[in-house]
Amino acid sequence: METSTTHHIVESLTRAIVEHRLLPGSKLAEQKLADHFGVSRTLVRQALFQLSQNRLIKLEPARGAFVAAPSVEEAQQVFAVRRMLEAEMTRAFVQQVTPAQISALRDHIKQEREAVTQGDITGRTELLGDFHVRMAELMHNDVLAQVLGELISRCALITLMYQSRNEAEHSTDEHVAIVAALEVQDSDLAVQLMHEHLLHVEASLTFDRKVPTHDISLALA
Amino acid sequence: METSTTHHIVESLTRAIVEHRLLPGSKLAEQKLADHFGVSRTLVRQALFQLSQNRLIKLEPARGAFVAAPSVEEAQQVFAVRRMLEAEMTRAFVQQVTPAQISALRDHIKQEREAVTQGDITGRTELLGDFHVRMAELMHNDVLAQVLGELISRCALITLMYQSRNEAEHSTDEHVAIVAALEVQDSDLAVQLMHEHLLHVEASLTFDRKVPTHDISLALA
DNA sequence: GTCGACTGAAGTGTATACAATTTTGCTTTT
DNA sequence: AAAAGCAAAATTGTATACACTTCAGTCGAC
Repeated sequence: METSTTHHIVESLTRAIVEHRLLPGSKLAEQKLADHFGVSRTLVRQALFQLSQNRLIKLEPARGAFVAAPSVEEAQQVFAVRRMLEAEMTRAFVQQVTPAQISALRDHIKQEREAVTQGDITGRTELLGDFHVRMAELMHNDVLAQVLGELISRCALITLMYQSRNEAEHSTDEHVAIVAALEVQDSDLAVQLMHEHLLHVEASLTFDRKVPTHDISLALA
Repeated sequence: METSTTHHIVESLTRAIVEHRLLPGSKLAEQKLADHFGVSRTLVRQALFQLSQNRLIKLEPARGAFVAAPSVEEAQQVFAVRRMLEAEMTRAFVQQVTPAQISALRDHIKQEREAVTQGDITGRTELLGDFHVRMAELMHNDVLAQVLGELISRCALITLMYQSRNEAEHSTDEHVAIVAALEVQDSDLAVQLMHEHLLHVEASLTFDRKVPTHDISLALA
């Protein structure tokens, strides 16, 4: 099972959704997608089911697939979970930190900065999230990395929608501060910085909330 | 999309796997399952894909579906994540605890005791896990409840395989102690008890292997 | 006797056909 | 003119057909 063709469809649709070429609420008709990708509905349905597991689309019985419109409440719950999980992750990280890990994180931050300065919005959002996944990976806990990855991608839509360039730069600065605290093994400080960092990210999302006007956007598209 | 027939197949297979009527490594042939449930391979494939997302089975390209055999390392990683997450969940719980929540948890513990005394192995394992999910639900954080539920079901196979009645009783006792600490809003104590509880559960899992069965009809009958 | 290639059976991967449901637009009624 | 009802079209849900891969057993070479 599990072919590379379906994976390609999933990737393609994911990009389209995350880059807002497909707006929340848009209908994803199976036959149209099948025609577009040159495959049968079978593979499209597999891909749609996978996307629904990733919360990028919502499947309504007998009605079809629609691009998800994650609520602000859901995003807040996701951030509450992330604060719980990542505070403790940070504490555990300090327990077993190595110079190699620190430099790996610094390398990652360098990439973040490049994406921010180049105005690569999708890339920077992905990298800003990956910093946290990278920490989990460096701890050699694949399960943690995966859970965290799911949480982050779960609100990727909202994050992308509402994160400005200033906020992205701010996030990178906070990553730098966290790594510095990790390096000197000040676990209390690192945990506190991580906690505040996540609060900042969340705050930046909820404040400039936009009203969902996708019906109009759809009509114009 | 998403019919109730598929859901039924998923439920049925989940029970069979979790109750070890289907042992890790067993092959799940699509046509045999389709015959057994009286449906086409289409629905069976949907169900298998869903089960693979739940990590209960593993899909190997062009080879088929096999009951998952979670590794010891994976189980340990899952427990490491649970300790991180649930320690902080417990702390947050104390912040907003109400008498109604306490009595809801005590109701749940009563059910646990019944399952343990009645020797309902599957029921007790499910209830012991649900205690933790129940806490998340009572905090009105659906995301937390779902993430926790996934983590718990992820190692349900291992937990079920190796948890004795004594250990089940011990777990219930620890749940009682945790609720008591929650009630008096002693967050440090509650967090510590939760942390130790999870360490105990993990420690009680003795990791050995059994031989798989290959008779699907028998296992599902 | 063992190893390897071949052949048929079995099983998975994809496409298509058909059934059931929803949507749409027109007609009819008030 | 607005609302309700109905029928056709479009779309989803399920089954089946067919292609391709893997597996099992046999036969032949060494």
